[in-house]
Amino acid sequence: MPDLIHDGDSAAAVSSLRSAVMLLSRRLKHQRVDESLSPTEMSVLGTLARCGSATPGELARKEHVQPPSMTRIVALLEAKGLVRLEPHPDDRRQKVVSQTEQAEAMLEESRSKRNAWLTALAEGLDEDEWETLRKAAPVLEKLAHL
Amino acid sequence: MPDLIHDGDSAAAVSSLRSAVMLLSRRLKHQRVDESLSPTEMSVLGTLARCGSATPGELARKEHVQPPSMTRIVALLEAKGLVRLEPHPDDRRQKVVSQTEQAEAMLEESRSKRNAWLTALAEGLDEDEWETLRKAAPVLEKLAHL
DNA sequence: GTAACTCATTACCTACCCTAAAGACCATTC
DNA sequence: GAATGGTCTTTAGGGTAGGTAATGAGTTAC
Repeated sequence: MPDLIHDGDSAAAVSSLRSAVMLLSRRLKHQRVDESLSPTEMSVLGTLARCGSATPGELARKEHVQPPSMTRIVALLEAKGLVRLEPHPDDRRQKVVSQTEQAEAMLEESRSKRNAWLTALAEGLDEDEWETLRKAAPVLEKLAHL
Repeated sequence: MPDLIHDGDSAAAVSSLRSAVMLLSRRLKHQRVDESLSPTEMSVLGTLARCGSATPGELARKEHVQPPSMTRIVALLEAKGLVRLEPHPDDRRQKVVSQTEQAEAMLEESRSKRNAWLTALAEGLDEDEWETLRKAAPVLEKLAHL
């Protein structure tokens, strides 16, 4: 494979990627779909929607967060009725977290709000640029989970 | 223009983009190129490198941060000798922030450290995926600044 | 010359994540 | 079959990065 990493293009790209991601994340924090839900909480709900259910430890690993943080997040989600906690069938140390019907409804609603935000930003990008982003989204996701 | 925004592909893409950006930003926070410099501080130095110099207010707008936050960031950078503060020539309320030679040297050094991080992650992506990211980086940056 | 506005700053507060350590529970080994 | 080591969750405490509200200095418009 060619030296993708040490050429100037890639160095510039990673630098640009880094600052863009940090800046976008700061803006996304304020652009919440639900006032009372932090970005990480949203992300956990998304993971649960994909995986069905998981233990707090699994969730912590998937979200690259420490276990104590996940404990707090799950507790908050439970208090809001978006998540259910059940004892693990095989191991009484663990718990099983799964989303409630209420969470599913909320995720659906959030999708339309996200689109509204996206529409506002869409005016600044042309079709080619959107195409690039659509292709990049899954790669970014993969990168984030590496 | 076709309805890029409301089709299912774009909805899925923005959802994926959102969670990837949030997750990556959490990881980047810990993956510092310099132990003593926060991502936002790095970003401000990058902006200064591009723009030459700016007032705190201008920097706050560019970084999408509130003025008081930028005051604190600039103060930290000044304490580290990476930034210089001078009175504004025309307006005595404002100040002019510019980077020192030390900052330039640090940015150069940070580039090689970033490459080390990149190398570690590179193993998980193939050449096509990197190509996609290289193309997407400037678009993401544009999006972030919209 | 004074009233309204702007820029930077100060003081305080909140949100989110971390580390360290404890508590409960397995699993292996003697 | 107790004990010891390991794993999962939780509790306690701390730190950092950001925000809002209010202040002070300086400018602009009337």
